[in-house]
Amino acid sequence: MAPDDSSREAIMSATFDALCEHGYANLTMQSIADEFDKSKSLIHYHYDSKDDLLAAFMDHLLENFVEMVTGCGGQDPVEELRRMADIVVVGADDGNDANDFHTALLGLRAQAPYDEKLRDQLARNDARIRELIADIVRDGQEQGQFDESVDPEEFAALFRSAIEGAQAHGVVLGDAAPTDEVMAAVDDLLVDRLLVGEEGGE
Amino acid sequence: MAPDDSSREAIMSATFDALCEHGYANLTMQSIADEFDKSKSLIHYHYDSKDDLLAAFMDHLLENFVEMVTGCGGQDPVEELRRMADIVVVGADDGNDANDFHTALLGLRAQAPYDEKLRDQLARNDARIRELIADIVRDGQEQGQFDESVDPEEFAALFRSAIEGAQAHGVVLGDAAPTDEVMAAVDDLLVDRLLVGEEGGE
DNA sequence: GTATACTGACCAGATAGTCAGTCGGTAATG
DNA sequence: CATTACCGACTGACTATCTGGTCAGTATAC
Repeated sequence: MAPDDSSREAIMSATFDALCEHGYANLTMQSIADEFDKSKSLIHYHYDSKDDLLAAFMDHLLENFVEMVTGCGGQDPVEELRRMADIVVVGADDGNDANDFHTALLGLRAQAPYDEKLRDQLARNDARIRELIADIVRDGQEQGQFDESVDPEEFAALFRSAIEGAQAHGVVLGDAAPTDEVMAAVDDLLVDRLLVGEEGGE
Repeated sequence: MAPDDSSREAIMSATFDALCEHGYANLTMQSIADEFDKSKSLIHYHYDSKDDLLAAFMDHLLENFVEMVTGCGGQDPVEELRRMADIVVVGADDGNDANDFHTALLGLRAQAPYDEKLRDQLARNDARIRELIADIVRDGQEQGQFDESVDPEEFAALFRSAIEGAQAHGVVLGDAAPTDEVMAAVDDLLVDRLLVGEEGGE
């Protein structure tokens, strides 16, 4: 909370922009500096090294991400699941930034196998989200809205794999991604049939 | 099929090893050369540029991948789906290389948003695999083994997102990944309940 | 004055790519 | 058979460029 926090925030934002534009593999200190109106030296003034900067950036990213997902305090379990899927796969109400955001996240994830700190952070985050999903399922079961024979943890693992896989798909394949089809399948097959127990016919 | 194909094959193998060891972001021509007993110059002799090499490597990778997945000519639709999920998520019978292979694939995928050629290739591959899944589902429906009200394309999109999401999870999170849980959920929820129509109780 | 935010010029190391030239084999020539 | 010419595979040394990082110095605020 020092008075120079505005610079640090600007650096985070510039890092985000540079990451979106060039990808993790081609991310340079210069490309980050080019994304804001200060110099490259200033980045080194605030952060000791590139690694240091990226660690800070990760904190920043994941903070935003968790906030985004947990921020939707819906009541109806079905709606909550749908909304979460929508946020993860299609992106929040941020508009077009969402895709860039997911792209940046994917670049970071791909780096995790070579970076233990990053891996731990992502693992913690993952566990948190699965718990969130499982809790929603349990809520729905207690309300008599969901099939009780579905294991909440199992469902959570599947649900999360599906929506994250779809997210990655959207980022990697762009327009060629079958996003609509996946979303329809999540709504129809995962939520309506498995949990609610409706028999959908044609 | 020129007589110098052994060198090109060796370069592909070295690229694979280097990619697994260093990740896409830290992949250099030297690190590739270090993985085999020839010189860095030879790589440039066979491939014009790093981009050229990586394009060729991609062809090579995806060829192997498709071969791996389509190679299992099972008959029973349920078994075919299970086997595909197993290959994609856990890895084939290659032993420990599978995880490295998936790691390399993820690194490549993360690069796709910045590389049109790569994106097209992955998109084609994706469409192929979804067709394969949908065909299996149709087979099962014709044999009266699967619920006919499930849309094959929709199911294929969901199934693929789920198993690819689980694969990415395994690579990114390592031991912390809930791989067993996802596999159980795929078997139980996606295949048994949705397609076969069994009501699994506790 | 002096502490903080900030900059441009600079440096050492790494990186992709080049180039002249070696080496082993093979085909043509006598 | 011996000699020559040639060719593709291959190499080590080199270069231009880029990258992370440093540092001396400027400007502004208190």
